Amino acid sequence: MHDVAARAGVSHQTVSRVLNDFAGIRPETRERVLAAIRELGYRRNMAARALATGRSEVIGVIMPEVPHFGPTSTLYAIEHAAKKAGFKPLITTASWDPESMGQALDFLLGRSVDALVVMAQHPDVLAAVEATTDVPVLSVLTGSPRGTRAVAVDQIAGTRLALDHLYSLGHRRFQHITGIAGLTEAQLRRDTFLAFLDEHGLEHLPILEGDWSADAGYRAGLAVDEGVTALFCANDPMAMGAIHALEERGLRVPADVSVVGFDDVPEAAYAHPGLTTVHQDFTEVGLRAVAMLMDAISGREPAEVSPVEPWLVERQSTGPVRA
Amino acid sequence: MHDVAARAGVSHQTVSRVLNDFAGIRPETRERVLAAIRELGYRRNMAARALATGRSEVIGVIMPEVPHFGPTSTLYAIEHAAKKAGFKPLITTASWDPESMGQALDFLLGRSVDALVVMAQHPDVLAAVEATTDVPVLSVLTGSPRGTRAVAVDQIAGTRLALDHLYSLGHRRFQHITGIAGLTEAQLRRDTFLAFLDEHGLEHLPILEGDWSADAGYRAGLAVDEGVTALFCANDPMAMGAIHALEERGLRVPADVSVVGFDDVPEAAYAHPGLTTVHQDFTEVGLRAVAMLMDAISGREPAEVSPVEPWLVERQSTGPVRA
DNA sequence: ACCCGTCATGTTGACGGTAACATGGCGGAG
DNA sequence: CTCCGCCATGTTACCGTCAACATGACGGGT
Repeated sequence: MHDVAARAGVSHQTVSRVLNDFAGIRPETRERVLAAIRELGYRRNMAARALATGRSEVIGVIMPEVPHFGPTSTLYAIEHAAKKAGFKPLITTASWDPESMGQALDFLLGRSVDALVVMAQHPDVLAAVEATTDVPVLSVLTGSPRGTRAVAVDQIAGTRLALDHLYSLGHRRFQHITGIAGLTEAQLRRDTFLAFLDEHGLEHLPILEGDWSADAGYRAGLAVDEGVTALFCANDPMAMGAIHALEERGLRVPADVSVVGFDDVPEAAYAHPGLTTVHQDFTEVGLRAVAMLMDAISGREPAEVSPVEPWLVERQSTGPVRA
Repeated sequence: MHDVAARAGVSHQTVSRVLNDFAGIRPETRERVLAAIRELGYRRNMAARALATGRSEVIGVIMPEVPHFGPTSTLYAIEHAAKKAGFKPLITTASWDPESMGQALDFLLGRSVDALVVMAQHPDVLAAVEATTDVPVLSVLTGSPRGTRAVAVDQIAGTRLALDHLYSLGHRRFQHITGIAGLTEAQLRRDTFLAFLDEHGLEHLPILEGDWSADAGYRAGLAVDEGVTALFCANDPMAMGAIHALEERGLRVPADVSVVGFDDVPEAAYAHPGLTTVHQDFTEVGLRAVAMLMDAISGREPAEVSPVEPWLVERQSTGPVRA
């Protein structure tokens, strides 16, 4: 910056002012400075800037350690939305145990990130994070805002869309393949499933424990009970795995068993049969998340949070229960 | 840090030495400093550290703008490998036009990243990037090392695995659905496909242009020529879309048409029929990429590059050509 | 007893910006 | 004509850390 100033015949402070779009710079001076910057290929050092201002234009993102569709899509959505605001994500992964989370936090906060996005797959983490720092913290993918700053797709509504759809097709024997036990979204889908059964006085068959993977879905599909006609899977890959297993067992989808997934991954439309699923709009999640963070960073009170509404996509994997 | 020093009754420099694991600190002093750090919840400011040292322990990653399986998997692999070395990825997306790439570079280099990973989907970008900076630059997902620092799965070998497999099953009428035109990997798969046809004296049917998406695969599947028995798709989602389309047209897979994908996404095993595909080991790509960067950052001459070898996963979507 | 090297630690000055305050020139009002 | 105030720009200090050099205590060789 010193060199630029010398070349333009001004002080380094004037260069700084030009760079920061300060008012009250003579156009001619600004031109000279800009020319010098161009000629020298100067790029301002954000470390110094961050040191002086305490802001970094970086958003820390704590992701789960496994690249599933939801977190990944959300990350991309956040990246795109943040980019427009001049921010970039600094990514780190962490599981939800305190040590891993602590390391992630140390790293990100040490870099003076301006805000934090936590893909809070576990209910406890958010409070822990908020206690550690005073930068704005936003939780994403929790399934329910719960008072704190959060953006999420409404998991309860999504689950009910799936189950109501199956119920209205006449199904009465339901089974559920869960996501990873303990993760917020998996828990919400499971709880809602159980509540739904009770509300309609339906029989509780064993819960099939999954882990989001197509492999787990396949194994669970092999274990689906006789007589089940409606299978609600906590995500699409597990649904695909389960359908594969059911067909290996000679059960046809949807003639014998109707299957619903969750997420609406791009391949769902071309699964065989086309997968009925609950669409989650992660792009919208990313947009709202960044909007809230920008508000928080600039000290504005963030607008009211409302969960992102999912919708049901009906395809060929569900049909009326056999007469 | 000043406060820590005061509390421990030492100078700030001693604190710095403890933090940086300097030799020649009396154990008792070190203990006192560490205690003070703990009590004050002190965290060292990386902006200042970066300013003073010129290093940031951050690796800049330039990703393509669309979250496809390959780049995403590689990102996760890099994140995990880099974490072990104490580095984290700073992500930005860019298309391959010079302006977008320039902005991404300005951002990352301004943050004094210690190294750069470019998911160089286009052959020109790497040279452009390298000309801009003197931090180590590594290109990933190019398909071919081409002399510069690069880590990639061998696309030519992978494509040949797929085509040899089909050929050995007796297929002689091939068609290909491409990835996004111009991207390195798509181009390499396409070029290799065309070369393969020529080597075996096979007829050139129209190339079906895709864009990696299952949707494009579906549309291309509708356009597959009559009499084609072997369809090579540039990735798995397109293969799934294409199979869906073929079956809608009354063509059975693999009885009428054998289909091979590329990537081996987790769902491929549970597609219907199970998708024969070329497995790419992105974890290995990430590991090698980080290993090379760590070498380059610490000034060691990086070890010899060798492309990561893909392998063929045979499932049910391919079979012998009908008699 | 003296000198000198070594070890543990302290002191000072960058690193590259920004913020707050200081300065000088210029135009308009009295 | 003089004074004041504002506008454009310059000066100085500081952000938190590391690197280089400075210091002082201690101990061993002569």
